[in-house]
Amino acid sequence: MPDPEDAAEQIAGLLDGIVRRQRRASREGFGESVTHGQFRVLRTLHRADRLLRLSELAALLDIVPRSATSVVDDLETAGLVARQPDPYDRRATLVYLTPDGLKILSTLREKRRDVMAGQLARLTADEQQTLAALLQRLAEE
Amino acid sequence: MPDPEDAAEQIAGLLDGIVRRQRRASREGFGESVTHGQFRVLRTLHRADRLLRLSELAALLDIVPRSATSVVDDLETAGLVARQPDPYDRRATLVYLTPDGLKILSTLREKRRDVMAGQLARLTADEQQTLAALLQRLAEE
DNA sequence: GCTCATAGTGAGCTAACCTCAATATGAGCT
DNA sequence: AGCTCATATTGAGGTTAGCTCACTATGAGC
Repeated sequence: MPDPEDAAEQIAGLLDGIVRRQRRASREGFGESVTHGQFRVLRTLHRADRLLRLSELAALLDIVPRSATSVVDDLETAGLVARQPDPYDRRATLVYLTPDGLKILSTLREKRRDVMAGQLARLTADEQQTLAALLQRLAEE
Repeated sequence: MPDPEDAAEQIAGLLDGIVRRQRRASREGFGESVTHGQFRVLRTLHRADRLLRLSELAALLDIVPRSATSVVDDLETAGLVARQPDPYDRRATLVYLTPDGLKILSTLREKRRDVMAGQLARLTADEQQTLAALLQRLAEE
């Protein structure tokens, strides 16, 4: 192997590969129901636990507002989220989880856990903690 | 925040977010030159340090052969890789890095390092080691 | 009332995958 | 040699998850 990669490159490659596999696995696990992007919206709405403006949602998802519009469109068609006008600002729309959306979210969470279980089982609970803490720091702004 | 996520879900979310940001940053850093997918090909060819069949390349990249064909097409047009028939099997094509490809690869590696440097600087060298080791185990088949 | 900023969306693009079917070639058997 | 089956690559076409640019409606400051 020609000149060895440094730590940065190695870590970047590992992260990339792991996420790639997780994505594929959850795509298979989720099946027809919901895409990864849609799942992210459901999860974010649930975590926020309140009505979110489209632009807020986009910010939390770390995508541009226009992209959020599209995902929400699809979820709304599927009946998993709903829109309602913001009473304080008629330019804005608020988005929230419907009961159906909430229900689906929890089944998806289980599937996602299953997907990760295989990989994650290779680490002890302690190691998982360590990993989570390190990743947390990487993820900070 | 409603019912807390478990470790699996938390780790999955963190990984996803980190990779998302890295992707965007490298896209900006790479600019017009080369996409992330193309970079993966260059890196893989370099690591292999020998001519690879398209199907071998695809396996290393963890994508289907058809997808590898397309990335190689683009790289070949850009003059960064080249194809040549496999002398032992006329069905197969071998792919290799051109000198131009090699040159670009090393500048891209630097950019990628810069991209990661900001995030990774938050961890000590020891922590980076630990992280790399844990990820390595997650990434194993 | 004018001007400027902000919220959402229509139109249209790209990257990075995928599947399915076709073509060419190799390999094993009779 | 001829047949059948497998393997290597690629054409055609689709999906997901983004993106930009420009437009409309509304709010906010002077």
